[in-house]
Amino acid sequence: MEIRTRFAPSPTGYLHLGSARTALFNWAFARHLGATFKLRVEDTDRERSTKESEESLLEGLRWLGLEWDGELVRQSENRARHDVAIQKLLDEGKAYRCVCTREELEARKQQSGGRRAYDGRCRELDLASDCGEHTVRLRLDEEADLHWNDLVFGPLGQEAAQVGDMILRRSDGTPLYNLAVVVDDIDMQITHVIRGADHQSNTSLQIAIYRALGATLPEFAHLPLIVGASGKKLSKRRDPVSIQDFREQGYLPEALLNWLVRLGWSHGDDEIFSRDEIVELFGLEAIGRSSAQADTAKLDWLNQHYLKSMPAQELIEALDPHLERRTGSPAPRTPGFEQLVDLLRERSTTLDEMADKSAWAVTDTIEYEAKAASKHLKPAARPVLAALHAQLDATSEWNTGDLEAGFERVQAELDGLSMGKIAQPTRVAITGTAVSPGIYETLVAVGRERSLERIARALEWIDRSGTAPNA
RNA sequence: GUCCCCAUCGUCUAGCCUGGUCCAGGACGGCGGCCUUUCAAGCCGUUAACACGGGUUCGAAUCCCGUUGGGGACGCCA
Repeated sequence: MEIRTRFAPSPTGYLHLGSARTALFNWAFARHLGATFKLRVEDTDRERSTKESEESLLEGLRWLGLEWDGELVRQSENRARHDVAIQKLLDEGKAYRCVCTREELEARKQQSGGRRAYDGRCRELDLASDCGEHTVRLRLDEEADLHWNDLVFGPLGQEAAQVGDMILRRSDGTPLYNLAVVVDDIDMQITHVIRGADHQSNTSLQIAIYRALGATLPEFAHLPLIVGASGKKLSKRRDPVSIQDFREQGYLPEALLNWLVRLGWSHGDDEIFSRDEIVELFGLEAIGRSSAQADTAKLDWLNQHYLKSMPAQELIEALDPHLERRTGSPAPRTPGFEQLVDLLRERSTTLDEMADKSAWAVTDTIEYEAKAASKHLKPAARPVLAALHAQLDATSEWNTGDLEAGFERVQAELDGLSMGKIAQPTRVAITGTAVSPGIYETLVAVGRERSLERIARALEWIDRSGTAPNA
């Protein structure tokens, strides 16, 4: 039989870390086997489902490169099939109508000490469709075998008595999740259901439905949950969970994928997995059984790793939106800027950070960082910058070699002043900050004219702000 | 409360099934050093774990039981 997996998110929010990993595992499992990976949006909760979140879900998946096969399926469109299934179960006596109200159910539950399984009051009443407002329940055989051999956890399952007769159809006539999922998975010929461990207890109920419908069981694989840095369940308040947010911060999809795939899965001592390697090596048997904390320190490291290995053109393109947000203009397509970006790769963990660090090369209006200016643009730096300006003004070539020679002449001129005393004030003059790539490269990145302008401007600034230079 | 699951360095994990090669390996992080005009990167070094208690065995991180801790599920939500 053709192997098929599916990712079945409900469109009630953004694509979330846990869902993204579930999607990734389904995708990787399918691609590894050359099998089919389907996407089904579980939009039957009309209250909470929105078109916008469906869109952002798809966008997140596409951005991560988790392409699904064939048309997207919306669960709401399968309503007729759900109704047919319920009717069939009713006709065959495998389901029955129940007129117990929520209030009655609640009251009886209290009395019996919180036991959740339905007590079966309407089970043998044989109610017809004219019985008034009613739900439809599955008639579960007490002897039914509700266990399965989980591909990750091994033997799992609950006793039928604990499960009880679950509701398949609400009193308003709409089908419930567990019924809809099973019917859809059967219709879509899903052979491997790979999902979060939070669905583990649903599995027994779903197995009961598969049996009642006379369908073959798929394989089940439950993935240990991802927990936040606090060790607790991922929370929107405490933890970064939205894939969209990671994207906006400038994380690369490759890094996110690599990070996510290692949360619960491993391949010996290997850490770096390209998309292709994930497909090549992924397998359910190497998934662990304990939950994993999402620690972004490792993501940062991975992101820089991918930043470093990205082709320059691609990187600059990816940088555009971040730079635009920061400075109002996209990355200049100049050799100087390209070189700068190359130097910045190893000093940035995200694209956003890279945009921040290269902004001085893009804008014409740099501002001095207060701390940097007060430390390096002191009156004592005036003669240094003045000498440097004179030296560089006389340099027609603007490359690192000639610039270095210029700096050395200034050094000689000023009695062997340490390089730091020259480079730091210059750095602040050029970038506004005390941190940047090598000073010659920095000067090259902004170019001759702008460099001289900025040094002159720093000189003015010192004159204006400092007390009279006393050197 | 009931049911279920899990348990190796701070974190992700290898090892566990098929006990000895493990005074437990890798990676991230941390710390220290080298390099150095700043910040990084790089390189070198270092830190730190088999939750606890009982078994079984010549021998247990590995098998069994219990305890503790953590997590999940208990909806006419998905």
